[in-house]
Amino acid sequence: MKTIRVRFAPSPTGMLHIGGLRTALFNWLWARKNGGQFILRIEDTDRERTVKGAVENIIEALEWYGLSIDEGPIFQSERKALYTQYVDRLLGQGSAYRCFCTAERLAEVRKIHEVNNKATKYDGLCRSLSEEEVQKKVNAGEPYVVRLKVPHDGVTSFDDHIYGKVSVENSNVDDQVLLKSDGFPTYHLANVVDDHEMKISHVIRAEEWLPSTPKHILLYKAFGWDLPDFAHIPMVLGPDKAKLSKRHGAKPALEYRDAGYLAEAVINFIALLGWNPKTEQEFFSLNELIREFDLKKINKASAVFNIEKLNWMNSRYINQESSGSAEKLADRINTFFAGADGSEKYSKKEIMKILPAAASRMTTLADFEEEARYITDMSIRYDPSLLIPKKGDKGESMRALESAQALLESVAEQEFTQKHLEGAFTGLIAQEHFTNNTMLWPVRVALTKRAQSPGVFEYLEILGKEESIRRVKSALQSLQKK
RNA sequence: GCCGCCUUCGUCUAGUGGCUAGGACGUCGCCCUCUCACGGCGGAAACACGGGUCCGAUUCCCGUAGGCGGUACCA
Repeated sequence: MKTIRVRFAPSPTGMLHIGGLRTALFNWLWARKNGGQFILRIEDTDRERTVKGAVENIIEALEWYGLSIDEGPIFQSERKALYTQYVDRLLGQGSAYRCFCTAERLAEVRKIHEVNNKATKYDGLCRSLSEEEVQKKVNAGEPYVVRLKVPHDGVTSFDDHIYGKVSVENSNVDDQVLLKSDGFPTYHLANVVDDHEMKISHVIRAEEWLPSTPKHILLYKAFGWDLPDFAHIPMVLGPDKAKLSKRHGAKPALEYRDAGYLAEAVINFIALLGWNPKTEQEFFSLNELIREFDLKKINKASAVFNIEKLNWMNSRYINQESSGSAEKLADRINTFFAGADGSEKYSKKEIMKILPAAASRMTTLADFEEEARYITDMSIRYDPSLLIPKKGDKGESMRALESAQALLESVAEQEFTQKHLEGAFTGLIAQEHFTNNTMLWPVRVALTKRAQSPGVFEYLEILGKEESIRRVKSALQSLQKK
């Protein structure tokens, strides 16, 4: 069996976004599953579109999401000599030709074809240039590109791992430009040459490449090379059902990190976009994904990226971690809020204290801020009428707060725990003829300063005796004034 | 325009020549309850359309429509 070697080959034209990340993920999974190599290749043959910092962003993103790179990054822009060498070979054997047509003429040809309801491909004018004519133009310094000489008849077909047999008539395949007039190769040439040179076994890329695969196959044939396996994966669409792209507001993959999503959750979620294990399992660790992943289980239809489900999944991951390994979650929150200079916004100790009450209410790590606010920020103001439950009245709430204050004052510091306080309050409610509602509501609001919050007993323990009493007292005062 | 690919609840999807077409998110209702969240239970919600083939098609074939992608000296 041949060695599995796959590559993720983005062009550095911007930040890596979710669609690209998923392509990388599927490649990476296939490599890991088969004990192969995952190679990063940067397709930077278009010097104008290359964006500074894009490569760094791509690498940082792959790293953060846990997709380790075995080889690379390899930059196509540094391999120019290799491509020209291969172009010369094609030229020499008559599989390609020089084309001197200007951009203006090309546009004209395209327009004419379009109005005649014909495919808008190059008309092949320069294909019939004699050697002397070519030589003369070259000597005269006329700029030219090199095009692939695509056969006029026949059919090119291939067997895609996901889409099955795909066939295109050669008459519909354009004489693709292989080498641009600036001497740089186009994607098509560089891609084929590199995949061959780098011994890529599986070309796993987005479905948008399906239509140009015949061109690539014709190139492989012209070189006399063996074909790699092709697996085109369905596209990830935005909510508008259009290809995910910067234009359509596709967020860079790392923005999910910055918004407080967990790498595992995002990976889990995007893995399920176009792939599924054929079971009803929906939570997968990276290792489980490696085990279950199979090119055969990828479907053909494109998938819409639905943030709602990601949100749900992320909150589930947070919840799960808070009960399983809270320390780890606390570390994450700690780093998430840490300043660029490493300064701490919330200490781990502080986080651990708040977390039990907060976790189930958080969708992203960023939500911790809101949970912590009501504990750390002493200056929060609220409407005292909030202290009165819907069906209650002012007098009853004041009586409740007074009783609660007395109770809290009587509880020893070391007994100020959720469990003990719950018992104590239950007794108090029965004894003083309160109900859970008339007692617990005002106390909870006194402590948390908001209508919606975690439970009273959780909060009491978090705040501690002194602060709890202080808040109950101040709530009483504000009710009195009202 | 031309070429290619695709089509099961709003979204991600399972599935079979004969099923009450399954799960998940979201949504709605109920329960839990000091409120919110979590959790539990339940509901509404889909086989694009038209022809075939077949005893029988959501499933197979052909069309149509729709969607998406490609159609660059971008990738």
